[in-house]
Amino acid sequence: MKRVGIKDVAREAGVSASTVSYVLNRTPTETISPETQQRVMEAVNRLGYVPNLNARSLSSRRSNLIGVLIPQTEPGKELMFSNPFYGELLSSIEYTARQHGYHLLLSGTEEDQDYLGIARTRGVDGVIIVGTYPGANLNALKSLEVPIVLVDSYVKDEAFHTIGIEDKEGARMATRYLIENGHRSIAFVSGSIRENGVNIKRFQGYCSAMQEAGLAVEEDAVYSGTVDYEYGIAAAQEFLSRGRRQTAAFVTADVITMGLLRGLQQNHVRIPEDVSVVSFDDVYLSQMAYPALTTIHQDIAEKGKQAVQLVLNAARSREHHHTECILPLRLVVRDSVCKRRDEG
Amino acid sequence: MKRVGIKDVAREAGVSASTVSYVLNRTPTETISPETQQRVMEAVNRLGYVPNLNARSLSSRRSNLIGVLIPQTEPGKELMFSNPFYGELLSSIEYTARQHGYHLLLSGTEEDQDYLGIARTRGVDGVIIVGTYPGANLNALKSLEVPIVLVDSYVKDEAFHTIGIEDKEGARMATRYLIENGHRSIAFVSGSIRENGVNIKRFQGYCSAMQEAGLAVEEDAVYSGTVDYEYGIAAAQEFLSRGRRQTAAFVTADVITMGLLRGLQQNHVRIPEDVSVVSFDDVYLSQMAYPALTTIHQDIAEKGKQAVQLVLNAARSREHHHTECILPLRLVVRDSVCKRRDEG
DNA sequence: TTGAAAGCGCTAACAG
DNA sequence: CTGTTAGCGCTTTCAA
Repeated sequence: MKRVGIKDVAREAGVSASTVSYVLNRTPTETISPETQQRVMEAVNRLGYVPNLNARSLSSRRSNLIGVLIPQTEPGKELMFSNPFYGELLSSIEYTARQHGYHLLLSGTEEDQDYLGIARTRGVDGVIIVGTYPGANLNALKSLEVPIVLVDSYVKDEAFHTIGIEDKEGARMATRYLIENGHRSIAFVSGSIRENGVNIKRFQGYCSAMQEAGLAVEEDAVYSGTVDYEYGIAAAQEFLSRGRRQTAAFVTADVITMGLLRGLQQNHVRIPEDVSVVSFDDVYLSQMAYPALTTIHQDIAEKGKQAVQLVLNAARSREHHHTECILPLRLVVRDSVCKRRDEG
Repeated sequence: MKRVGIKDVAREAGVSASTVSYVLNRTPTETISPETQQRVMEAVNRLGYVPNLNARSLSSRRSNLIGVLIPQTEPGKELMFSNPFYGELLSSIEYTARQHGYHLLLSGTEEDQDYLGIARTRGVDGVIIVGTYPGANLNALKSLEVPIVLVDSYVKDEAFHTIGIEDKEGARMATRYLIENGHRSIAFVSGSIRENGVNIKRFQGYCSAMQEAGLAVEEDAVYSGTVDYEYGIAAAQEFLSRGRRQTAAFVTADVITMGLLRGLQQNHVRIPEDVSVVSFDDVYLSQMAYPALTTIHQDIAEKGKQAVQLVLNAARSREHHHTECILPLRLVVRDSVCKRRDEG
C-alpha cells in the first residue's frame, strides 16, 4: 500500500501537482478557481492524503516545528523536570503550538552540550528556551536565523525575544508581606543565583523590600542551592544549625518550599507559628502543601502561550522586532504566614 | 551565508557526495578507505557541516524522530500534565532517546482528535503512547507501519508493544498491607475505570485482596473520578457524606491522594489515626505529602527508558516481534498508615 | 487560472 | 573502494 502523494491527488482531481500544492497552501492569494479548489479538496479527502512535511520543509525551508529546549539544571541528573513548573509550562506550549498547526521538538541538553546541531539539523522555525542556558551556546544559536524566545532569562540581547515576569517586584511583594506581618528578620532561600537568572532579580527585590523597611540584609539569612525538594530539606537543616535566627522566609520556588517545610516540621518547627513562609510560583503543589502556601502566583499557562505566540509572530514578520513580554504577578494568601507575636 | 551541504563537504574533501554520505552513515559496512574517511571527517569539521535531516528522511524514509503522545485525559483541559507522573516519565523518555540519537516529537491530542496525521506527516520512526487512547484511533495508527509502544495500557493486540507494571499485584499488595494493619473496611479510590486501563486492574487487585481475607467489597466503598488533585478533594467530601464508613483507603494515584488528604484534614479527619491510606506511583510528591505517603513504588524512569528501547529495537529488526514488558512494584512504607486500634 | 520544469539536500542502487 | 545516476515528495518560478 503505497503512500498517497500529491501526484495521486492531482491525477484524481484531474489537475497538476502544482495546482494541488497551490490550493493546499493558498499561495498566490486565491488564484485558483473555486471549482478547482472543490475538486482538489474532494480528491484529498477521498484519498486521505496527508502531506509529507519533510518534503515540504526541504523545498520550502519552513518546518512548522518549534524547538523547545529545557536545559538540564542539575548536571548529571537525567531528569529535566525536578520542578513541576516545567510540566505545566510545557503543557501550555504544546497546546498553543498545536492550535496553530505547529509541532514541538522537545529536547533537554547535557551539561554544555549544544543545541545548535539539533535545531539546525531539523530546521526548526523557532526556538523556545526555558531558563538558563550558557551564554556561549546561546550566541551560537543566532546563526540559525530563526526567532528565539527566552523564557525567564535576563539575557539582554536584541537578537532574542524574552518572556518573563516581574521577578524583582514579586520578590518585593513577598518580602513586604512578611514585613507587614511583623517580621523583621527574614531569610532568603533560593536556587543558584546566576547571572541573568531570575533568582538574582528576586534577591534584589528581597533586598529592596528590606531596605525600604529599614531592615538590614544579614549575610547569614541568605540560603542558595538548587531548585529542588532536597535542597529545601538541606536549607532547613542549615537554618537550624545556624541557630534559627529568622522568624520568616521568602523562598523563590514552591518545590524548595516543600522541602523546607518538611525539614523544619521534622524538627518540630511549626509553620507558620514558628516560621512564616512566602513562596514563589504557585504551581499546583502549593495548595497541596501543609500548610497551604502563601505564594507569589504567576500565570504559567499564559507564559507558555505567549512564548509560542512570540515565536510565531516573529516567524511571520520579515524584519526583526525585538520583543519583551513581562507578565504580572500577584500574592496569593493561604496558610503559611502568620503575624509575628509581639515579644518583650 | 549559505548553508553548507554535503556537496560542499565533498568538494572540500575531494570526493563525491555519495562518498561523504557513506562515511557519514557507515552504510555498506565500512567499505570506505580509512584515509578517505579521515579526509571527509576533517572537511566536515572544518566546514561545520550539519546534515539536513529533512532531506535525509525524504530519501531514506527514516526520520530519527520518535513521536510521543500524551492523550489529554480530561477533555477541554489544556494541560496534559495534571499529574507529575507524566513529567517524570517524559524526562526519562527524552533522555534515553537523545542518548540514541533520536529526537522527540511531543504531542497531546484533543478529545478524539487523531494523531495519525501528525505521525504520518512527520514520518516518525516509532510512537510511544502514554495511557489510554481511544481504540479506534489506535487501530488507525497501525497503518503507519512503525513500531508503537503503549505505556500503561492493557490493549491486547499483537500489533502493539506494551510496557507496564504489575497493576493488579500492586493493588493487592497495597490492600493487603492495609488488611494486615487491622483494617477490614477499605475504600478504593481511583480515576476513571476504563476498559484496558490500569485502574480496572488495580480494582481487581483490590478485590482479590479483600476476598482472600474474607472481606466483602462494598459498593459504597468504591470511588471513581478523574486523576487529579481536585477529585481527591471531592472524594473526601463524598466519603464524609456517605458516612465515613471505612477506616482505610487504597488510592490509585498519588495526586488523588494529595487531594484526599487535604479534603479529609480540612474536615478534621486525621491521617493516619482516623483513616489510613496507601497510595500508588510514588512520584516525588509522595514524600512531600503530610504525612508522607505509604505508597506502591514504580520505577518511572525505567518505564520511560524501556519504552524508548522497545521502539528502537523494534525499528531495527525486520520482522515484528510483539513484546510485553512488565516492571515490578514494591511497597514503600512511610507515614500514612497505622494499625487500626482494636474496638469493642 | 493553471501547468511544466527545476530543484531543496540527501540516499541508494548500480556501475566501474 | 568510489563515483554516477536517479529519485524521495513537495514548492515555486516562469510560461502559457
